[in-house]
Amino acid sequence: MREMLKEALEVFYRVDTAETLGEAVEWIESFAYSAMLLDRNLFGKDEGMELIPRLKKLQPSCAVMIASAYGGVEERIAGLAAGADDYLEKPYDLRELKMRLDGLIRRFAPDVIEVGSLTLDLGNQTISAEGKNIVLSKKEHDVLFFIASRPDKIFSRDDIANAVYSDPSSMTSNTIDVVISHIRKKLPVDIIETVKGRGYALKNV
Amino acid sequence: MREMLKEALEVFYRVDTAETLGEAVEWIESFAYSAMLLDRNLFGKDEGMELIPRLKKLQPSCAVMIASAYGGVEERIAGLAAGADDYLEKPYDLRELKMRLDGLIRRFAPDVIEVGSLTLDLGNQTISAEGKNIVLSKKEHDVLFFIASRPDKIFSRDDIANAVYSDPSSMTSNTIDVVISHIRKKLPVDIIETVKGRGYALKNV
DNA sequence: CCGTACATGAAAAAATCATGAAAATGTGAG
DNA sequence: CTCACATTTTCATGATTTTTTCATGTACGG
Repeated sequence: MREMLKEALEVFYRVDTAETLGEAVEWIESFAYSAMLLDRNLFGKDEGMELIPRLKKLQPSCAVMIASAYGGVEERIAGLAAGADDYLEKPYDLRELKMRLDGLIRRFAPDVIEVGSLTLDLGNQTISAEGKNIVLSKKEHDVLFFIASRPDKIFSRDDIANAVYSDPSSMTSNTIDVVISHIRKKLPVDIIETVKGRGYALKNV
Repeated sequence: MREMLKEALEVFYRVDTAETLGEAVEWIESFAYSAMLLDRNLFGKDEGMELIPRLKKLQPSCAVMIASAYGGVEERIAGLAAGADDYLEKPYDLRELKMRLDGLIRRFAPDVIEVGSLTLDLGNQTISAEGKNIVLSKKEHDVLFFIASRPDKIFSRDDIANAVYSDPSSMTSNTIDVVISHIRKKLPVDIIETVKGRGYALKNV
């Protein structure tokens, strides 16, 4: 079941799954997530719930959705009391799950990223520093906001090309590098980190 | 109840909720809102009402809607007397709430935009500069006021076409560009900003 | 040090945009 | 209905900006 779900969701999200409570804890201590989907019937009924405050402490901007077969009011209340943000009754439709997840993620996504004096507003898709707006060209903009969409992740040049270019296969030169260089030249602080051999990532503060 | 409402409204608006009067005060001192929905039965019957003048002083263009279970005439009068702009009787339908909120927000939205000597009156849909009225043709007018409807947003040519043309798919040429050019020619100041690669936006001051 | 990966200036190529002018369409008076 | 005039759309052009390539210099890890 977990593997099926993972496979289905992986079309839209980057997904990690945990088989045990300990594994889950390891994940949330290692990566920044947008959302956690927690089956109330896993890990024992209430032990699993302990994950929620733990996650929320580490990652306040991560949303928590609980799925459970027993859809009584008490269940729902218990979930929300434990800190969940949404509640889904099994059996559920995959499309419904995706819609609800998207909604949750949208609501919880921190929509500004600040690095030094620089502010990226992911909602309005604008960049500013010390009150002044900064304008990038389209490609520069797309690349920067793609990298910023997952501040934790390291993106390979291929990742970036696939996201930003309609025909990534036709990219022969070091275009991405140059675009990065241009972005850096236009921003007052270097917000992009080069990870030699792996790609680029957003500098975490 | 509050959480449910928040969740429902969050599909359409950005929502903050307050559990206590103090929390509410904190919110309205920190952010600019379009509307406040106030349950008459919260915070004690009349203490809550004190919020209204306080809000109105800080944010005159913020609308206030009161919801209450006891729908007597006196209640309604008391609410309006306290400075509320609309009154909603519980139980209410969510769709009704949204419609009424939208109406309120529209009524209270500051409806003039001034850029330099130019004034756009969104309510009356008129344009003037230095006392003189400026008349645009229909398409020009539609395009300009569509862009002005969201002064912060960048509109792609597709956005504009979809909003202004009945059959946007049949648009093959650079019609939007030309209309923009015409608008610029008729206005004394260039109020429209070109965002290369992305579209057009209203110039912010 | 050495080799590879990265950064960047500069030139070339491509895309985007503004606008004049012409063609098509709509409008209203006589 | 017809003509004159205004509006809307298309198209061609040139100016400008963006994007890409390429060559070369620099930093980094081993």
